[in-house]
Amino acid sequence: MTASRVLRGEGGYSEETRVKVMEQVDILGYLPNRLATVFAGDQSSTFIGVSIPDLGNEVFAQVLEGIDRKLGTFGYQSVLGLTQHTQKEEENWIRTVLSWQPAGLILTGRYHSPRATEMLRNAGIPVVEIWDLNAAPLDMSVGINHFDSGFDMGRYLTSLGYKNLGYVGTSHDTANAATERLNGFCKAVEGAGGAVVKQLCLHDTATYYPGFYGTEQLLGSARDIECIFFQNDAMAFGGLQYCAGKGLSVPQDIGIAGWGDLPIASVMTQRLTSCHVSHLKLGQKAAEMMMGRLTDEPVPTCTDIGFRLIPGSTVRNAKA
Amino acid sequence: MTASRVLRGEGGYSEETRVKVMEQVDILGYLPNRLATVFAGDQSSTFIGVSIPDLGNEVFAQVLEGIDRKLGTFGYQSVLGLTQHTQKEEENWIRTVLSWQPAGLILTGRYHSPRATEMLRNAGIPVVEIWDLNAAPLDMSVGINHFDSGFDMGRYLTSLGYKNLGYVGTSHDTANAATERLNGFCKAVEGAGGAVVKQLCLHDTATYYPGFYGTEQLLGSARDIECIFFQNDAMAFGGLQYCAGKGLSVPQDIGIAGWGDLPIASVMTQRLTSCHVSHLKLGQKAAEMMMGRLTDEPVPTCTDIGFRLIPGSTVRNAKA
DNA sequence: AAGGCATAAGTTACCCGTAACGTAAAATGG
DNA sequence: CCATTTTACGTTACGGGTAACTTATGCCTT
Repeated sequence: MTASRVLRGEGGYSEETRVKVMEQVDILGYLPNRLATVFAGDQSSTFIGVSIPDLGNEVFAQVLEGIDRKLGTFGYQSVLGLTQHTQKEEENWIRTVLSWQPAGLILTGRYHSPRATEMLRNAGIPVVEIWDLNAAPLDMSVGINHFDSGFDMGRYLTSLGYKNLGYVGTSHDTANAATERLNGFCKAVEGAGGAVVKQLCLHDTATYYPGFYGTEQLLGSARDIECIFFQNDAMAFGGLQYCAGKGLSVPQDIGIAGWGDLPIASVMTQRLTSCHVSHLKLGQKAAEMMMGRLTDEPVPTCTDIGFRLIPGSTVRNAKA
Repeated sequence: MTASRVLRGEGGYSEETRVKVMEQVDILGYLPNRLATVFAGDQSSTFIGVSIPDLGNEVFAQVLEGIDRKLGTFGYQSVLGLTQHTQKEEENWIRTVLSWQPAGLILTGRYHSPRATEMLRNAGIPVVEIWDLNAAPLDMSVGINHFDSGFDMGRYLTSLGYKNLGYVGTSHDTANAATERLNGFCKAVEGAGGAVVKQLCLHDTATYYPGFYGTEQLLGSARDIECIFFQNDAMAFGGLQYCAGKGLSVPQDIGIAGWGDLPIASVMTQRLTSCHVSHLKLGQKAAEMMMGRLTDEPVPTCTDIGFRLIPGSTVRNAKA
């Protein structure tokens, strides 16, 4: 008991005793068992469960980095869960991670299985849903309005005179954010009298290759496409490479727009038209909201991190 | 106690009792507290601490993905630690994560602080050191020989006739792998009668921007450089963009070589000269070795995952 | 019907750190 | 110098799950 007091610096011991305890700590290489503390219910753990669809997507890697760095400054740890974009994986992971008594959970996306939702409610711990902005979150939410970002891109591209637009993306069970962007995009384009031809590479991950082959397929079936909006920048790069390989000049022969504004996009000589989202900041904000809740500070239930359209030079000039 | 038996399917209960227990589990939304099990020492946890320098580097994100996916198939979870390439951060993280009684640890790099090493030895749990191949690991190791990969690149580039070579990289306390590649590179180049001019962007992360500006600085101070070897592909892309912006043709005016073979490198029209390492496989192998040790299977202490030089088209042709 | 033996279910103790409470000695006060 | 307070340290109990052990019940055997 006295040793416990010394180790927690709680006071109520003499300097002489403190030294003796610390000596033994050194000799024994003693490390406290935090499991016992949490188990006894004296305090909550410093685990935060963090579910991320996949890390192959640079964007999510950055979100995770933002989360873990910020949590780290508070002495908290991320327990990772890669859900592969499926609710079933997410549900299983939630069940497992909850049995470890985490202090809170940060989940990507707003759609969860009914059982998952029930477990989350029963757990009685803070939950932050990130990525999709969610006006009615389980607990807290931080993200952007994907529909709006797709809409803005559609409005921008049609304002440049494009009428025949293409979309290249993948489709997962819960890739709802991308689907919402597509919906917003279509609404804007159709509202401006244009049309969108969609090319979905199902069961693929949203990276370079599907961008490359998706573009090939799209242009093979619809030759009059003037400009393509991709699910994300990685796919857009794949599309750019396809065009370069086929001798198609961008933006003279075809326009290319991505989404997410990867770091590499800003260093390329030809600036990729995209939509910037501060992924690192999103992650940090999620961690901050979590920590705010855990320290009983007032926390907004819903935070819009915002986005910014990047005109770039891979679509035709506004004056054209 | 009977409930415990039912939940573990241990046997020694009647069907009637089983049904009654499961009913109550449903009604109460009961989730077992795994903390208690581990705490009691009846079994070890299913946590594996995983330390990664940073996730901004796509390469490490892939390693982590490989680790977590594989661990997931065994019902284990990753507890993440981003060490920012510093031993001090790693040491602090190790101390914290050990207090949570993990089943094992996977650490990036072979150099740890003395205290960290001591804690790792005392912990008595499996440890896999990844990234650098380590013939004398604390416990187990999986990675590649970075010196050799740098050496091979140096030999390849000099075999093409390059004499005046440049290197652009960053330098962190523990970016030892990159330093070893550089050492191997220099040895090969100097052995072939060439010379290497180094440009280190200290205190920067090894991404596009430093690659861009590092190239600018290097070429500003040493105009006769024929070919530049970069710390990694991301920096090489930055260098490529610098060259494109300055009207320097690659490989006619200058050669560019990266390291790591990012996915995007293989879809570019101009194939980046690089060195391929299967990062996902590295992560999976690390997780497999960990699981093998935890299930008392015989596990090799040291696994070389290998690398493959990618000639690419950003350096002059062998016939030139 | 008594003895032997599965099977089902209950009881006790333990894991480790700490809250709550107890106690002895030293310090303080009038 | 005795009463009161403070300081330093000790004791007990608890948390949830489970190993090890005990008890109760029903079944079969001879």
